[in-house]
Amino acid sequence: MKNIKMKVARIERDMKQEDLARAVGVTRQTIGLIEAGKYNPSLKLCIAICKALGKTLDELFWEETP
Amino acid sequence: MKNIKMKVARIERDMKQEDLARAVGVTRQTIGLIEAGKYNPSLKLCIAICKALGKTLDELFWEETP
DNA sequence: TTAAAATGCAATATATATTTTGCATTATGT
DNA sequence: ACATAATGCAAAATATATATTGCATTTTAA
Repeated sequence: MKNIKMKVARIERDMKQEDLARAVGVTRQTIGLIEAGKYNPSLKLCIAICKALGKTLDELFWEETP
Repeated sequence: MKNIKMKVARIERDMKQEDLARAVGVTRQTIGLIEAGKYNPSLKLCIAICKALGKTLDELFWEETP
């Protein structure tokens, strides 16, 4: 399932996929695949993304995978 | 870092590690290692654990890995 | 409408989460 | 104190997240 909330939060901060990737220490492709719902990211990465985007786990990742 | 919140939530529900493991479809060892802070679980598994324990991601996993 | 940037996509390689099995240690109840 | 259940621990095997590279396609801005 696509993670539209994460994409919206990223765009709200005017960040490109590559900006977010650099901010959290992964590749641009990893960010793209998470937004596309094709990856099942690790908790640590989820938390790093949340902090980079000023959101919490519940705000970005809850109910993502029911 | 040990996930004491997860362990407390499990014990509140009077579940053994093996009970929780079966409820979320992983091994007892996986649950033990997550509680011991030696694993970096996947988002899907975190969500499954939350639902099994009646908690949210923020309640069990936030600030776990700063 | 073009050029450049951003994103999508796919194959292979690598790192690491998870499984499996077995045994040691600790907790729990009687 | 004893028996049993629950948990810890460790090695090898497997599954899967992530990296890397390269190119196709879409968006964006001039």
